[in-house]
Amino acid sequence: MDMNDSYADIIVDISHENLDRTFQYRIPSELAKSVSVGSRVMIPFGKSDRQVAGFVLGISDKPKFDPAKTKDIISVLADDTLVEQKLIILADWMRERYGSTMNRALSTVLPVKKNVKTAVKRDVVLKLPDSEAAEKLAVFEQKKNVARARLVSSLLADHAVDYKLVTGKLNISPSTIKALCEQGIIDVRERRMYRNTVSPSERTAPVDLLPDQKAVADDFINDYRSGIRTTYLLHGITGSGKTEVYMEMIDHVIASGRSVIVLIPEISLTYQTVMRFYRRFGDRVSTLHSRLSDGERYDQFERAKNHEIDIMIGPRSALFTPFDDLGLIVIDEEHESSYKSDQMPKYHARDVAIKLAQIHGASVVLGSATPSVESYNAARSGRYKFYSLKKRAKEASLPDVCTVDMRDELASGNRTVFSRKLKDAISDRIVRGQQVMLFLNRRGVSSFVSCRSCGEAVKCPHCDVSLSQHGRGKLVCHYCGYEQEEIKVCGKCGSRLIGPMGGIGTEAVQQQIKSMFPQAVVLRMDADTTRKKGDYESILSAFANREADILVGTQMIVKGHDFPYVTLVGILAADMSLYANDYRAGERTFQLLVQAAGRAGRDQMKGQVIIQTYRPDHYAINAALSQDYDLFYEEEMGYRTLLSYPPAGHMLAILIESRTEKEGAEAADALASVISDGIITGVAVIGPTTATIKKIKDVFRHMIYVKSMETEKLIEIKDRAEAAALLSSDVRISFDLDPMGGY
DNA sequence: AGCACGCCGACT
DNA sequence: GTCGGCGTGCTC
Repeated sequence: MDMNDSYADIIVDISHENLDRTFQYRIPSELAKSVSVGSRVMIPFGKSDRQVAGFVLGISDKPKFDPAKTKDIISVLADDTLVEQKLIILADWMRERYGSTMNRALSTVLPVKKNVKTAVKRDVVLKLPDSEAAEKLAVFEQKKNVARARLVSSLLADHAVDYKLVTGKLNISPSTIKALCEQGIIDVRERRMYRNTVSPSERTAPVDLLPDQKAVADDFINDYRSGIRTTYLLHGITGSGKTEVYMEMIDHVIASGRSVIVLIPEISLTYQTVMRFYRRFGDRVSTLHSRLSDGERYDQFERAKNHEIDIMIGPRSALFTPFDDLGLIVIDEEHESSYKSDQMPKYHARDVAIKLAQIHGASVVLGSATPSVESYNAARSGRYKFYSLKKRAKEASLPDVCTVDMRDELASGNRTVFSRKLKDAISDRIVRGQQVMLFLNRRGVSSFVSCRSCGEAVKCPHCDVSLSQHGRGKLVCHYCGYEQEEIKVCGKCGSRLIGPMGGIGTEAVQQQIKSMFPQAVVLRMDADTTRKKGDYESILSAFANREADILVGTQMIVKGHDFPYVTLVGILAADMSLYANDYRAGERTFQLLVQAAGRAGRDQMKGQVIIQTYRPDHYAINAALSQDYDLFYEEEMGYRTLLSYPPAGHMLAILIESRTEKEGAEAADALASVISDGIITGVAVIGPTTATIKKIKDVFRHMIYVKSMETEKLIEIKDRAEAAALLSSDVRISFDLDPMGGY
């Protein structure tokens, strides 16, 4: 307790709301040298001084707590803290910006921590045969041991129950579990899973860049060499060879002795993409993907930490690769919505990458054929440096794009989903032995089933959405996976006039194509046909090998492979995504159409794109027709400016979830008044309202939207809401800054 | 998360 | 009375 004592603010490595704060510990003088921000340490915790791991988040020489009660740090676990320190700074920034607990932010950023504890899934299982367990149950019931009886009876019904479920939903305290364990009635078991990574192959020399590709790479390299670190936006049309440019930049950065992270959307993280990098950079490259087990992921991170690799390729989570000398972060297809996390903290990889680069003194290169409005705006305003590639690399010309007004088709008696023009074009390609891609943004057979007498649609019992009809009349909920058999009679009015309505899905398109062109081989790719692991790859490679003439699919067919024999792309209902009620609907539609069009005629043969729509005059469709990004941007930015949507202004979406509708509504009201109370100027609160989808998986959803020109003010609002939260244990709130989709 | 403490019902 | 299970609160 002398004046020279120093103290560490430590967050305990136990993921629990009540423990989401720092505890102050004394640093014993013999550890003074090895304890720093980012250190992992062992500390005595709780009344029994059990030893737990913790992270040092801060160091000071002033006690904030009664020094007499302050305990000492026991030991330092690892002293490789340089990387962790940077990542902790990043986690703290994420917590502040996106709103989440520090524990959660830390575990998204430091997966090491996840490995230590939460990686293992625990199950509670019955150790005795059913008959004996039933006897025990009878004894407990007779003795009125309600908790024990509750646990044993649910174990008799369901042999293995998740540990979290036992302590949560069944409300069994750990002491009860422990007691039953000691009596040999139950057991706590741990689960695990494993999987493999790709192995490297022989290397190839870099290809020569085309003049405009080279100009971009050279300019970047020049900047880098003269110490300029900034964010770049590379706008390159499909087929302009962006990847070659990235590789040239990467080559220079790793030659200068620093590391590189390359982010790509999970969906385009195919074997082919990864192999291109392996062939160029050999075994100095590693990849991450969602199928990797925690152990394997940890190994890849260890390799990065030990400087065994220079380049990490992966989806948004690859951002947290523990390189301590990052020089460059590349984000390919930067407009992709998969860069936004849908879990707390709901961070955007683009923003986090820029922050991380700032911490490291690194640069960021964003690349896309259809940049996000945000990034393009930043480039226009000079915050990002702008590059553009306007030519296709392989001498391929741009496809012919046209629209077909489906209202005219209807007027002239064509009730199918195929316009006459598209139908003719398809049969032409089949005759010539060329391939066709048909794109429709809807799974299933029809969108929903409704009653023609009373108008009632058949809904999911767990979610506030209509069920979609799939093959043989089966009704499926696309939110929770609920399935039920076909309905013959309306549940509300009893009418038999009930049937499919409102357009068709991919499955129905496939059937109709088959009956229209019996000689054609038709493949379908959507969430239903890509359930298993290799499905996605095998469908795409079958199509690439010309084993089929036509590929019907949802937006997942738009990315990934090159199909040199595809000369026709048909977009069946271009405007469907325009009806989504969020402010990005126009942007998404434009991006989708341009990306889809980019699939046509990637080699020598001229491509054709037919866009079917009911709104040929809509600016997003018009701009896609002329493949004119600037035209789209001007219109879109005008609309966003008018309504102060991002990037013209900023927006915070607050989601309030509760199992009971009333509690959720009350919490939302209370929260709205807390936020509006003594309102900060320049902030507009909208709501509360029920979310567009009022209920998902039996959880009710309410929304509050807050708009402001300044992000800082929204963060202030978020802090207030956080402080006021936890009105009822059943109510959960989450924040989303500048949301990507609707709620 | 996991431990101790204190309350409350059941039984010698 | 006391014994033991169960929920609650706290952890530097």
